[in-house]
Amino acid sequence: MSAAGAPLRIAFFGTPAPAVPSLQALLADPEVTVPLVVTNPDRPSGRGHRLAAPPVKEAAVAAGLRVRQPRRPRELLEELRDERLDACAVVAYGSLLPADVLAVGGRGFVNLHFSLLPAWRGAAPVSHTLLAGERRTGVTCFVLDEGMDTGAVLAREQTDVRPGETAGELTERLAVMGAPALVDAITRFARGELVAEPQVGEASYAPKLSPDDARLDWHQPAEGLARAVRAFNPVPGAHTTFAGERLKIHRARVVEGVTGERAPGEVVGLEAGAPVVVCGTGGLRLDEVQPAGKARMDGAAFANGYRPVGARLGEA
RNA sequence: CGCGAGGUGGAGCAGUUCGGUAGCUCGCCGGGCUCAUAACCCGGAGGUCGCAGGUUCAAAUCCUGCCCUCGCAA
Repeated sequence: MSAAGAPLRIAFFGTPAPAVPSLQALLADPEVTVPLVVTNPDRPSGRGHRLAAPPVKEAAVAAGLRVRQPRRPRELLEELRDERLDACAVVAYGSLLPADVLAVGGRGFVNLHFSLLPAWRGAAPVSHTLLAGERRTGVTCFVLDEGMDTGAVLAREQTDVRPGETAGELTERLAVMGAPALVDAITRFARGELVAEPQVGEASYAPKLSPDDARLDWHQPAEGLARAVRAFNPVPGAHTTFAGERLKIHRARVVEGVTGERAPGEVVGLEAGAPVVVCGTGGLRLDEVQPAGKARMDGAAFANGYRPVGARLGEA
């Protein structure tokens, strides 16, 4: 299946961990060579100003690849042109690529996106998929244009959302699932064997989520809150307050038999040792939580040490 | 030098302000009770109180240094 003699020259653009499987899949393909990896600059991160390298940089350095970390992609215009690329692969790069950059990527920039476009265009497709309670999702390979995830589609792959699956788990699954799909799509596209088709259907949007969005409103129905807990796991983490301190909720499930007459947010008792919270409708059992300054712990351990029964969450 | 919380039997916490007998809710082991239970009763094991040094008749508690974990912010 080796059409031309020389391998395809494909630059890789990506930054966080979910981009790594795609990079490695490209490297594993004997018909592809990756002369350049572009990733976001190291940034101060975590406690105390430590400079952290993006996961894609770590992987690229480990593979002995040339890495560029421009403040703005445009700074690489000349370099990209000089590489005489066949195509570029983009997975969660983290910065918008302007038209003049898109023009120097060979046949085009192929993006792997973690939703079934045109659903959930934007920065946080997986979290929005879970928040919306969708049962089917997948990945889409498409050719970047100047819009936000509006380009023509090369390939897509679908999967069911698993019961109880968190955003972190689903993201990793899509990253692994999408990697071979991307390699297949971009290599065929670069050879002119695959034609992109315009997106069809109604678009929806998945803007970046902030910690504020992850604060639980106990007046909401338990089902929605359970979805939110999954959608915000592991980051930024669904949270409420307990005794004036932040309480993150990593895992929770809807429980039956919790009826009205109680104030939303009140911890009415324990089930299997874990705290049960009254919601707008129904109840939520907190299976894994994390008080501010502490390591995460299961709900029963929290109940043992903190005695939350009778307290009202989300106040103060 | 970004702000902050914490390290106490296997888990989660209290005790530290004001030095003086290791406490609570669980778990574990053994026994009892019940048709039955993540129920109840009785008994038991398990801790150099993160590490090192200092003060003191006496340190989980006060002083100094170090190690580790985590929340916020970016």
